[in-house]
Amino acid sequence: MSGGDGGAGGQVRARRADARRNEKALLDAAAAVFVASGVEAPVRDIAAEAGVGMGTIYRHFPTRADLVVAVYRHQIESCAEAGPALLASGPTPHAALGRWIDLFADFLVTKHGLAAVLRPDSAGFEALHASFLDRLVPVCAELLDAAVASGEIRERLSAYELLRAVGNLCIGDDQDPRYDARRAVRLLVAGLARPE
Amino acid sequence: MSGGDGGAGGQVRARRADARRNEKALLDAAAAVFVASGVEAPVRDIAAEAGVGMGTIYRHFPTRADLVVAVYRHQIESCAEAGPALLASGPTPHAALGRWIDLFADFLVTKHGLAAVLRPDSAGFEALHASFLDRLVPVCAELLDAAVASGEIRERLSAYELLRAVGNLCIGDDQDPRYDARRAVRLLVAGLARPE
DNA sequence: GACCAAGCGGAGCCCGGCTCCGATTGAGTC
DNA sequence: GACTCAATCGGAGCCGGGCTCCGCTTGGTC
Repeated sequence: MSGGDGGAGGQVRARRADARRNEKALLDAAAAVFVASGVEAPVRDIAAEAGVGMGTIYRHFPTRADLVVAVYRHQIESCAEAGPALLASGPTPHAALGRWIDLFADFLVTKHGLAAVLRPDSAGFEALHASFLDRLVPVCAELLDAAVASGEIRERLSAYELLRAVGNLCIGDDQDPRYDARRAVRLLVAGLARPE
Repeated sequence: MSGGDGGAGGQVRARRADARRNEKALLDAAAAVFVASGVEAPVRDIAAEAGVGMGTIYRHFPTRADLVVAVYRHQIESCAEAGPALLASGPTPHAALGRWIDLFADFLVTKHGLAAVLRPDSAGFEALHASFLDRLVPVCAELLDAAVASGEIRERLSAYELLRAVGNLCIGDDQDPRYDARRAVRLLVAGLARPE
């Protein structure tokens, strides 16, 4: 209520140098560990890799999901940016949607176990879910709308549902040579096309 | 090698009455707890509900997955049996496949969290995965083959892949009102149909 | 009624996420 | 350069969940 830090000229003290250094170290360490052991790697391992304590990790990233989000933020961003570009350059909106979904699926599949953790109920990963989907749902909706407008598909799935479905399909693609998530995803997108 | 229990007249001593009673109690308790709290309910809860100790549960069912398999065995069985029946009575093989997949999806969706645990890597649930899929893959393959033979679809997905894909799509259908797994599943099956 | 292996129960181990709090240290101040 | 203190650090420890271990109990048989 009474004033507080929001007050006039309230210059927030700059973060200490070691804090900045540690955050960088943590992001690098996490990225390395995720590649080596998958996204479900224990937090302790990441702390060890970065050479910091547990407390440090949890001050910078209140939850494991926040760390994951931070590590993949710019990749999500570039995926989001690719949407409009594909729409502009693609032959048809449905083709653009297919390519964009491929991009998304590639991203999920190449990060071991990321997809499995994208569900809203996945033991504390609501934050991850929300963060990723908030950014991507509008992009997907734009592509979907364009495809509907062009008459190529009938919209039986919302953008949210489509992304969740694709996310689900990508779960466990690694660890199981008999299952190819990308093929399933392509089939799903094909099913979107107007049948008659 | 040398004879062993398979030998002539090797009568195995019958299980004690209390053991049979406890197994029954455990199955009933597990079914109840799974309905109330989902398949991921703690083993301790099931033991408590059944009024037995942890040791008892783990002697009857060496792993949580074994308990889950036992609880749902007969439902899987009847799903498997429905396959040929649908094929015989359905208008076309693809329609029969669609109905059968609906049955399977219904089964997964109504058991809270079952789908999430069907993956081969899901922390010790390989047994569940194997048990369910062993029974259902041949049935699915039969339906798929018939649909391919009739020219309705081109087989771009193996029976195993299709079942995994459907299983994945069903993950987290409860807990998220914005996501309807059945719709996604129907779309996937539609995508199976020959496009041109 | 005595015997004993099958069966039981639950304390306790391990693992993984997360918290708590005393020790440490960067960076303004004099 | 010494001082101060809040920001930061580190890791012991809590909690919950799967699973194990082993001494106690008991059904069934002679």
